[in-house]
Formats: sequence, C-alpha cells, structure tokens
Amino acid sequence: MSTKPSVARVVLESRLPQLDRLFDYSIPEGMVVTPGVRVKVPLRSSQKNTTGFVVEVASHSSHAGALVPLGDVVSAVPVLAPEIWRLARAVADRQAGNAADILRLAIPPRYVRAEKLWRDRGQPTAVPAIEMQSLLEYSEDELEGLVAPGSRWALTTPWGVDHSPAGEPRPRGATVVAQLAARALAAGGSSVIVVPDWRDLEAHHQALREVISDDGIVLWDSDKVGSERYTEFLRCLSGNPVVVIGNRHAVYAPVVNLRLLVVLDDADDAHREPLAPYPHTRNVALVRQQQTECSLVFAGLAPSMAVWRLHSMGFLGLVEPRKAQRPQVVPTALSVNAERDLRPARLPGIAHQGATEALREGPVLVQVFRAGYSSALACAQCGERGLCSRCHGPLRIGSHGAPPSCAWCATLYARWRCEACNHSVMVPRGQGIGRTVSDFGKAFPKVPVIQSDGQHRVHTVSDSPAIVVATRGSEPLAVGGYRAALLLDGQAMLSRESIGALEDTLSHWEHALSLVRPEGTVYLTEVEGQPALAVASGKYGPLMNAELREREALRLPPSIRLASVSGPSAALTDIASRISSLDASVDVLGPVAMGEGGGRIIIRFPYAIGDRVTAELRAVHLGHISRQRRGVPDRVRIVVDDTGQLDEFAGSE
DNA sequence: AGCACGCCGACT
DNA sequence: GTCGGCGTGCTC
Repeated sequence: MSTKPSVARVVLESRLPQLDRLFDYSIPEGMVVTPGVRVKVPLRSSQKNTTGFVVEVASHSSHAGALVPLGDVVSAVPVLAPEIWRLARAVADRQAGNAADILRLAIPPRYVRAEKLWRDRGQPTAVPAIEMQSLLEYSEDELEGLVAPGSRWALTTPWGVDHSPAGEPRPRGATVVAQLAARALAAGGSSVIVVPDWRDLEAHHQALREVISDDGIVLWDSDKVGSERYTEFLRCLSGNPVVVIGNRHAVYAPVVNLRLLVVLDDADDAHREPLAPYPHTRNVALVRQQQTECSLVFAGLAPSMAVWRLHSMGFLGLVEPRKAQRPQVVPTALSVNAERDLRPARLPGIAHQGATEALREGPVLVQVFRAGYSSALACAQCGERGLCSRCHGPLRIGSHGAPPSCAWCATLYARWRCEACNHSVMVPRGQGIGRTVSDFGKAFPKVPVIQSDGQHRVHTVSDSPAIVVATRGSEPLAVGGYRAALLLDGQAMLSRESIGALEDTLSHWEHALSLVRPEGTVYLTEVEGQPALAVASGKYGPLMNAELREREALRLPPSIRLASVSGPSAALTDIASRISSLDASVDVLGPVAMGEGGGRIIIRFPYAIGDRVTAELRAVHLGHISRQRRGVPDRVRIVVDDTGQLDEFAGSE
C-alpha cells in the first residue's frame, strides 16, 4: 500500500447547507494537487461539475464508499490559505452558516490574465522601505504594546487633522494607524487594516504611503474592478509581509505572518456584512485574533458598546492619546435664551455669539442630523402635504433647482397648486438640511454657506470664513481646522429608536470635534444629562458603564447574543421550542407575523453557550430544508448577532 | 440545487 | 398489469 497522498479533501463552493462539509476525492495519477488550489469536482447527484478548494491532501479517506476522482485543477495558485480556511470554518459556525459563503467573501473571483501577469512578474525581492516616527500622543512603549503578538486593544485615536506633503488634509488617526503598521512591518509581520468606507480607505492609504513604500502596501478595495481586486489579493500570497488596507472583506486577507489586525470605527454600519451569513467585521476580527495570536486593535474616536463591554471585562486594554488635542465643549442646554432675533430658531445665544466670533477667522462647522435635503414637500402656507394629483404619491425634490416630482409615478410639477389653499410655494417638510442652510444664510448674511450631505458631499473646505452645514458623517475636512463647531441635532440623534443610537451619536460628535482646532470651541445644543457631561469632559466611561448595566438588565446586546430566525410560522414554533429547551438562559421573543404565513423570532442567548446555540440553529435549519415543500418560497433565514435586526423587529411590532 | 429512488391513482 | 405523480434523501 502506498503512503503517498492520493486523497484530496475538498470544500465545495456550494451555498447549500447540506454540502457544507469536506468531501474526499481520489487524486488521479500525475495530477499535481496542493492544499488551497481551486478544483473542479464531479458530484454524482447533480450531474453538473462544481468547483471547490482543496483543504488538505491525505493518504487515506475515512469515507466508506468508493472515491470519485478529482476533475481538474483550475489553477495552481493556492488561493485558500490554511489559516483562512480555519477562519472561514469558525466564522461560519459562529454565524450558523456555511463556510463556502465565507470563502465567497474572502476569495475574489479569478482573473486568468491578472494571474498570468502576477506569475510572470515573480516574487518581489526588495524589502519595502519603512519610516518609523514617534508620536506626540502615545509613548513608544504604548505603540510597541499595541503591536505585541496576542494583545488586544481599544485604541482611542487622536483628534485633529494632518496634512500630506501636497497639503491634503486627513484625520490624524490615519497617521497613528500607519505608524502601528510600520512597526509591525519592521518586526517582519503583516498588518490588516479594515476601515468602513472609501474615505477612510483613502486617508489611511495616503498615510501609509508616507511611511511605507508601495511594494509593502496592498489596497483591498471591493470597489475596484475584478481583475485589480484579484491582483491585489494575489499580492497578499506573495510570501512577503505586507500591509493590507481595505474595507470589510479585507479582514480575510491571506497575509503571511499576521502581526497586527486593526478595525477602524467598528460601530459603523459598513462593517455589517449584508451577505449571508452576515458576519460582522468585529466578530471576524475577534475570531481571527484568537486563532492567529496577532494583536487586535479596535481604533476610533469613541468606543462602540461592544468594544467597551470587552474592555470592561478586561478582554481589551484601553489606550488613549496622552496629549489631548481635544477642543473645549460647551453644552448650551442650560443657557436657553428667550429673545427672538435673526438667529436660527435652534441656536442658543451663546453658540450664536461663539460662531460669530469664530467666523471672523475661519470656517465654522454646523453638524445636523437629517440626511440630505428633506425630500418630502409641504405647502408653505398651510402645511398640507404635497401629493401627486394623479396617483396621490408623495412629491419630492430631487436635485437642486429641479422641479418637484412624484416619488411614485415621476410626474413633474413645474407649476404646483396646493389642493387645500391654492398656494403655489412648497417647502421641505420637517427639519431638513436645506432649512438649516437657509436659516444660517439669513442669520449670517455676509458669510458664505457651504452645504455637504450624502448626495453632494464636499471633501475639504479652505481656511477662509464660511459656515459649513453638514449632515453627520458628511463633514468636510477643513484645511486649517474649524474654528468652532455647532452640534445641532444631538437630542434627535440620541432619541432615535435604534439600539445603536448612543454609540453612533457619540462617534459622530467626536468626529466633528476631531475636525476642530484644539483651541476652538464646540457648542452642543439641546442635550442634557450624562451624554452632555460625557462629551463635555471627554470621559465616556461612566456613561458607557451605565448603558452597559442597563442593557444587561434588559437583556440587550452587547450584553447577550442575538439570533433572528424568519420563515414559515410552523418552522418558527418548532425552532423556538428546540432552541429554548437547550438551556434556561435562552429566551425567545415573538413570533411576529411578517407577510403571508411567515414571521420572525428573536433568540437571546449568553456568550457562554453561543457555540451550542449556533450549532443547534444549524441543525434545525438543515432539518427544515429537507422538510421544505416545493413551491413554498419563504425559506428559513437565520441572522446571528446583527443588531439591525433588533431595530427592524421593534419597528414591526 | 438537481436528480434518483420509491410507493400510490388513472390509463392503453 | 404499467406510466407517472412528486415526497424524501443523497451528493466523496
């Protein structure tokens, strides 16, 4: 009997939970098969060939039946690194989903041309140039500690704006992260930096390029065209340590010798994976850190609830900037003024005065909540809703200057008359950004007003006096830093019916603060109590601890884990009973009806029994697949640890 | 997903 | 007697 490897264990690229296990195939004589390569394999039942990845080669199979020979090797490039396979398996188990779905996120589609070019070019020989700098805000010990193998951190990034040699402004935090990556690379280790959106990607890429030469940087950008994505992916496999900077899928980058894993702004919605099995970057990163013993850094201006929980448990160390470049914050809620003058209705006197003074020297930021120009319209005279006379759909303003149109049937209304009072002027309903812009234009007639929102985002503003009205998240960077900022809609942001309202609000406040000069002043209107105290002092601990205690009492995340299951009602009752019989600490909310014969339940369970619950969920899911009747379209869908599901659940009740 | 296997009603 | 309905189960 020969002992040479003749069996390939393959994970199939199939979305079916029934096929989410390894299949053994015999390796035909003369075929060169290494772990990680993509292969074509026959599946007897579904006559068609599928593809898969070789996870390992062995000399014996534990499969009782005869082995079918492997089809073809698609490419000799081992695109599935053993480390990534382990990660995919663990993440899939955690999410009660299948590993192939994770691999779909982790391994970009193959481009033959890109692969040829990469192979012909060969391995880069030069070691990337690294420029390490010391930082004002953190000691050298702290920086080294942040990249120490096996360590885990919540890192508060500094406020303020840095500039590239070309004068491009960018958040100071990007400089700090770049220095961490430089230290990891100098120690011979790779870094993976996962950021929420393309703006952060650009800023961090820029900061990295200033300290690490391009051959040491991999840009993992899902917005790139496929061939470029594949090229960058292959560069991770080249055998040399690199720094990968990218958005959420970059967390799966198959780098060699991972030393540092950074997740920026983990509370940002962009870290929620919209594809099954919906793994959140934060959770993938936690699994990967556990498996590889790299250092893990959750970086941001304000901690998320989940990160704060891990910190308060002692699981994450906290590192904060030493030299606070944080501007002074004045909560104005206690100094409400009664006089009526030309100032915007929402703006207290002290903030108005501060803005007036600051505007003599430079730009002032006004942060508002509503996204975009309030799209719904109402009669300016009587307030009646603007509705389409044809189909009764809501009228909207699309772009600036364009006439109103119906959101349903797209009829244009160049000349509109209110049905109630025959008035001819419409205004946005509610407090849109357009309203704020016009209010400030009236209150400060000599100063230009710049508007930035989701649709029309302004990247940077100059150092000359201007009022910059921006929706939260769309604040332009000011070249010289803002002289002052007004945070207008804090109360509305805080009182949203969303579990993420607090952390989201804190992070947007801190972001606005970070764009203001250290000697500037930030005025926070309307907000009182603990949130106002926290942002004024910059000490979030008491507020976060209180919030955590409350969530523990209410059994809300992140103090417990969540799974939501939607599907046919019969399946839900079965799943609910099987899961809740697992342990007394599990409880089930619902079911809430959702459409024809279907509904949704929410399962709450403690972290300690997480593995058992997700494994059982998977087993129950499989059971319901085989019982599924044809023609019934609503399948069972399981979403694990997505707080957005809780918001939707609350909204549907 | 596909596809085969398998056990009950109306047909040459 | 058989052709074929689609419920159930398997895929190395």
